[in-house]
Amino acid sequence: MSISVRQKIIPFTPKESQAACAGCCLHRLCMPIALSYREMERIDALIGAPRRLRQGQYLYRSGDPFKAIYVVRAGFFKTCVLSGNGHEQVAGFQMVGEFLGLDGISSEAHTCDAVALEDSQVCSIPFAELEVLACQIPALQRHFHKLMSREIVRDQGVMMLLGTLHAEHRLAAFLLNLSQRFAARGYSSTTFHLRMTRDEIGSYLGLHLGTVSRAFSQFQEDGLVAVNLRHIQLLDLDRLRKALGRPGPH
Amino acid sequence: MSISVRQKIIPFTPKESQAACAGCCLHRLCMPIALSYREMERIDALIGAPRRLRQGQYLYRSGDPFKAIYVVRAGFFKTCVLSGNGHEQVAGFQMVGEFLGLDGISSEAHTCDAVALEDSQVCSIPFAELEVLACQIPALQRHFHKLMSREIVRDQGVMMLLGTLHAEHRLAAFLLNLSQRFAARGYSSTTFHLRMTRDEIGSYLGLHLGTVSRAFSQFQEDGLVAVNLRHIQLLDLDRLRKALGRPGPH
DNA sequence: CGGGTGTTTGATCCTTTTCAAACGCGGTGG
DNA sequence: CCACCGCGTTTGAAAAGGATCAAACACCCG
Repeated sequence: MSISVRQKIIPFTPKESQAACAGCCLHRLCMPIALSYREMERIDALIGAPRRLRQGQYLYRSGDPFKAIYVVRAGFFKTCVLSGNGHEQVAGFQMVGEFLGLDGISSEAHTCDAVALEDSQVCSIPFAELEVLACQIPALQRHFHKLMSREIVRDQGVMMLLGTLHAEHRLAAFLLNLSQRFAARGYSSTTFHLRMTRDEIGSYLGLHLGTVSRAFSQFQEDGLVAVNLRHIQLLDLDRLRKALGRPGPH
Repeated sequence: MSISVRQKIIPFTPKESQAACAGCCLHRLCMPIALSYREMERIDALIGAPRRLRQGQYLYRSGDPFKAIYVVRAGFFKTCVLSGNGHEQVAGFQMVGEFLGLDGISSEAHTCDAVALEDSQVCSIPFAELEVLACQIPALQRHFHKLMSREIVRDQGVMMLLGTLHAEHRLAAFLLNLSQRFAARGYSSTTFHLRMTRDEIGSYLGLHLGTVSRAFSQFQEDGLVAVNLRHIQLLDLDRLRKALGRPGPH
């Protein structure tokens, strides 16, 4: 069956010709639900040609009117919220198959910036039309709700991390999370390339970039990881996981 | 018109007889959308009698199967996530008109605990039926999506707070947030009673309870607030707001 | 080869945690 | 009504963890 082929875990390198979901090998990431071919066609009809962004380009900015949600088709993104006092914090990193823009639904304007950290592509899903279609395809509606809920759960995890963990534990959690997400996309879970700067990691983890760098050095000294700038090799996943089960402040 | 009466801002003390949404003065908080009487009746049909919880009682626990979402009808709740290492953190406080349980949609099991901090009542909304109804009442669907999105935005705000602010700024942000939410419910924005302990505030803000207590004392010394245990009076909202515009780490 | 950017590392300072003790409010039982 | 007890709160002194500032370094790109 073609479905089992689609679900085989292989790295994704979508071809140009596969703009439509029906033929896009990514749909097990962004739309992992059983749909009839007719239903899939209707979803395809929503989604135009993928939009390309160069590294550093903004997909949207805080305050932009909200029209669509996006799926990362290729590349890597960060989202940043800006606080009242001008400070900005990285709210998350999005990789292939993950969604962007869900924050904009509530006020019909985006509440954060989305920036490509490498040359990327996104599929746009016009939201008004998605809502209409969701009414007609229950599985799609259900999937969309789970998606939003997953985002809420993810944020709870980050709050937990920021509220209770020490610097090294935060970094360990971050690395393990990346590892797992890379693995789910068919990439190595132990060797990967960071797309973000130390500063961006620090911002995401609520740490100064110097602290992030020191934590990396410490891990390296302990034989947990091999670090060379943005090249990361996790040498001992188990011990890294155990590093999380430790105290924390409070 | 009865609508304008409903929308007048007055403290809420729902009567027993007002279990149904159509007659419940809370619906401008939980369901602030224009619906025909017929539509409202269909929503009413979803929602049974409110469930009562005594102080300290759990509405649901992490791991419980997800069946329904809830609206606080009276009282005050906290939600807590437990980390892998057994530590727990308060993820949020919910007051009248606010929703609980949205985290459970993604995995069909709750991912946090919800505890009543005082004697409370909630309306249960069976989720499967809500999804069906949402397909048939576009305004309801739209409202529900905004609700989930608002939760995501709220969480982003907390992440920002935890990642970038100093102890006193976190507490100021917390107090101003409570102030605003009380005001929206017709209560005083400057004088209120905290339903949670210092420990719970600290857990929510990523601080030790001692730090919270010290920050309160400092605010009091500066004439920003008058604190007597859980009785809080905000003496200078403007200066408190300005306290937020300050540095922060990083 | 040179400049810009991102990273590492050191020394110091500051914030917050930790541990501990005292306090005060609210409840219970004498 | 008062004494007592438990829990939550306040406060102090010491310690730890990170931030800050600054300098040196390494990589990438033109």
